[in-house]
Amino acid sequence: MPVKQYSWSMCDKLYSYTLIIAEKPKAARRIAEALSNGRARKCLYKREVPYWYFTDGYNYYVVASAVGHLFGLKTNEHGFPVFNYYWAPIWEVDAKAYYAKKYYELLEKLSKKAVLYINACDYDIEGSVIGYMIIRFLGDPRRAKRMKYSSLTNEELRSSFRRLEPLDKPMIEAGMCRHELDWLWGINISRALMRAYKLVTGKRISLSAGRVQSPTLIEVVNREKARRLHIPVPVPSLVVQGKIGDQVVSLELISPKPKSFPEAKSIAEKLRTVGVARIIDVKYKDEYIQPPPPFNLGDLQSEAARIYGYSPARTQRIAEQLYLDALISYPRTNSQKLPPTLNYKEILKKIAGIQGYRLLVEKLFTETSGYLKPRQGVKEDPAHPAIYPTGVKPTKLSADQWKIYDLIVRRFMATFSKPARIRNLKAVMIVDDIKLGFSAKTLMYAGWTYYYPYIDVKTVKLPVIRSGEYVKITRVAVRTSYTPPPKAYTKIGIVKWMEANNIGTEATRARIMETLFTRKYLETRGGKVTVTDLGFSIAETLAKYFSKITSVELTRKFEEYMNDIRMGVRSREQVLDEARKTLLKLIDEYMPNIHNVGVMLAISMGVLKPQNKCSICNREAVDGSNLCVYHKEALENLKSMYNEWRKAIPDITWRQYVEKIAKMKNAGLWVREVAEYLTLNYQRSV
DNA sequence: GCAAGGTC
Repeated sequence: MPVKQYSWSMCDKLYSYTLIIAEKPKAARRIAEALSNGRARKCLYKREVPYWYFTDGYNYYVVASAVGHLFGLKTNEHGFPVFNYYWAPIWEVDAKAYYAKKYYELLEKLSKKAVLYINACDYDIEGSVIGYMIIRFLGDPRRAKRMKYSSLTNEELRSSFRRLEPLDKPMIEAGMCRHELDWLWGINISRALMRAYKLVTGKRISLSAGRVQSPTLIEVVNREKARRLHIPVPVPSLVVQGKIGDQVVSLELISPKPKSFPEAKSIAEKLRTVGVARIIDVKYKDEYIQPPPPFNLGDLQSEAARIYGYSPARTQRIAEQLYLDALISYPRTNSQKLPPTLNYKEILKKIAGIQGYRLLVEKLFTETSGYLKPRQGVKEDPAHPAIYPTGVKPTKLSADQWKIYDLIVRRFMATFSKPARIRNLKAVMIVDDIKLGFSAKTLMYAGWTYYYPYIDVKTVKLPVIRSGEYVKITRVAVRTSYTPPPKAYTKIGIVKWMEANNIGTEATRARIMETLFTRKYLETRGGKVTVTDLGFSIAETLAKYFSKITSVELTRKFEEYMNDIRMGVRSREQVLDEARKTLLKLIDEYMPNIHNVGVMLAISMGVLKPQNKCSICNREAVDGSNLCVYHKEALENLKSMYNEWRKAIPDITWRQYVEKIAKMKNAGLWVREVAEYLTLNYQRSV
């Protein structure tokens, strides 16, 4: 139903009404439509901030919205520890939130004549805080109610409106406490770090620590350390090729797996001598790959990274812009389900009108005979469905935007399509007591991959083979492979780790991860994440003095507190009191060492020379040694792994071993550096 | 200036 728009002055004439406060404009609109049966009138404040009003014949109702948090925590104190803060309008805390001011002004104005306030923000602790702060500062909490709904459907909105509840005080307390705890921990430890640096260098830089960012940093640091300390161990393996039909293919050694090089050589010898393998088992097996569920934000981010190499933050930014242009639904969702009320056919018809999609849509309609049932995933989100295209025609998209939009449209279509069929061929063959394997696969029926063609299985011709046939062995070689180092993190890998450990939220993970890069704790090289010297120093400092903030357990603890507050087991003040005490104690223990921390940070920033320099890098050497902690550990690693090497190569000397490690790309950086250092010293001593 | 959490 078309909605008439009115200017501000129109609604200004109402003199008393119930003010319904939503978390965001889109929700306000849905609420207004549902509660008024589509009869709500839309008004605009300052020509851009929308709100709605309607009447049930007795009373007037005005629906307006926040834009997320309109209030945030602020302090005027500069030092630390800092325990004094207050709630202030968000743009006073964060200059980037200036756009929120006009929403605030409208709510301020509307609040003056409201007789009842309804907090209709999302039903979670943040929503409770968002609505409450508005009512507390602009309205009157004594005349306020809470509307609790878990989806924005007409039925749910109407029934929650019929069953208004009192303000959910415990939930509000829990939400406020979450803000305060994050603030106390984050601001105080961040300042502790910055103070140390300033003390030694006289300079200010932005350093930070937090409940979400710090465990994430530690995770990446630990991985990077393991990589830099990695010592590859030789493992014997066999390269075997055979001729099937007229194709030369790779064969896999199934058994026996050689444990030493002599063993590998004898297996190779046997394969060469016999020269043919007899096929004893052949299986052609069809596998059906179900269509993927529609995108949630995490899946979109990981697919955009896989297919286009986009960082999760970049993908999110693009998706948010597409949402604001009304091209796609709300992207900050965890859901893999599409609402059954959505008119899929209508959307697809509209998509057919967009350049490049007509044939795809026609094929989908033919294939499904118009029976459109999406594949649903298991993940849910109380507030939003999975991401889908709205069907609105894009006008001017950048190349980036087009790629993300295209991914979303194709994924949406794929969701309605049929399973893909993949044929797997697995053959087992024997040479004496040696078992070899051969496998291949081909795409038999494209199904959903026709719409979303990002799988690596191609349509190829599978060889026709039977049991009892012989395969000529064309090549046998003994190869030395080496145990690989742990994989370097990628940006998407970090976000997935955060997701798996349940820290941060859909909306914040990518952003918080990026702050680790803006702080220069992490950097990327060719898409791989590495840790800077500063990153290692921060991780070390946090682990030593503020270890609580380096673990995901702090988030678990917070969750427990929030629950307790909601259940009335603990009060917000009790929780905060405990936090303040803990922080005070930690800071007391930290202060006597602050100079040392400052020195370490200054050295890692390259603005201070260490007194006892590590012979290899610029870090401070450990007392009584000429190496830093990391190179010392690398040296110890080098020593202990020598025995492992001798198991594989019994006659290798220590010096040969060290010289070999120094040249191995597979070896960790610190290990290589130590090995190189030792090698140079040998040469000098000759 | 620092957090994490909302949303344009």
